[in-house]
Amino acid sequence: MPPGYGRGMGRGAGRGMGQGRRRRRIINFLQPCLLLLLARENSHGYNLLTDLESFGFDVEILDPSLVYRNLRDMESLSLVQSEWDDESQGPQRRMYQITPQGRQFLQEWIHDLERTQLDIQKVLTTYHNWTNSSEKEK
Amino acid sequence: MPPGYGRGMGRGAGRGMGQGRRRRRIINFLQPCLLLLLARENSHGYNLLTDLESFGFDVEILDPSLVYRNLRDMESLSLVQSEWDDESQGPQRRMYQITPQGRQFLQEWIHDLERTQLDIQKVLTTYHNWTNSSEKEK
DNA sequence: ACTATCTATAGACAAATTGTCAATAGTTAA
DNA sequence: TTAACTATTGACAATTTGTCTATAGATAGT
Repeated sequence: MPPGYGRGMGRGAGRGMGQGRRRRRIINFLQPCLLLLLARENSHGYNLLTDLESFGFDVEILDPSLVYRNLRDMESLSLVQSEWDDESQGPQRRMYQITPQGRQFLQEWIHDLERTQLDIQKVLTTYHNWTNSSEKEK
Repeated sequence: MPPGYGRGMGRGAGRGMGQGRRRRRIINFLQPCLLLLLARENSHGYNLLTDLESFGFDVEILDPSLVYRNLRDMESLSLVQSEWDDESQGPQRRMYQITPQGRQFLQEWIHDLERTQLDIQKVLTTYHNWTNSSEKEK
């Protein structure tokens, strides 16, 4: 997974990189991933946190508060619903459930991702055309 | 291109969407695209602005100040260099040129994009597996 | 001469997103 | 009772974006 840079590159950061700060992921992924996981089965934050590993998140690094925050934010958008789960031992869990709107939104997000893939593809092939192979000069 | 939402979806925005604001692009694309264009040939902001169309940007909507700002930011990171071009008529142009560091950075960015594509692919296939086809219940 | 339009760049500020840290709490095992 | 794991929340700083405004030379039209 991309995050975690700070390589060679003049330290004269303008915008876009306070010194020492990790470069952020190039793509906003958290919410669609959470929604996708919830589309499959109800779950709670702590559990989702670990499930995110399957989408390439480094759970060691990902701050749990990001997951919880995104869940709450999605709830305020009515993409998910939650309630306290009393039937479990340990500290109380807030169980999340995707809503119909959430499913619909997920679908739109999937379309976005498909479009995004095409856009990325365009850049990648352009790069390889201009860099590689035969011609060096126009 | 994705931006421009504001569809059906409870207006109770939590975080992530002030009412009325356009949803932003799901992916940060501007800088790599600019760098890629400059990897091919020197150019100036106004020209780059229109060239971005080939990567799917809607030039009608894209605010020029974003392009100029990103160029300046990349310059402060030494990814590009610039100087005023006197040999052109009309208002002065700042001609940009990619630096060796810029080329190296672009290469890393390309790797990022390739990884990102894989990540997106993972989500997309997961989505289609869980949604489509045969099994509905686990 | 005046005005609109196109080329060109820059600055400021508000809004949104992300990163980081600390606080709180129940449970279990040493 | 202390450490470690499960679980969630809140606050705040840093960063990134979006938007609007200002400035200015050149050109074409009236």
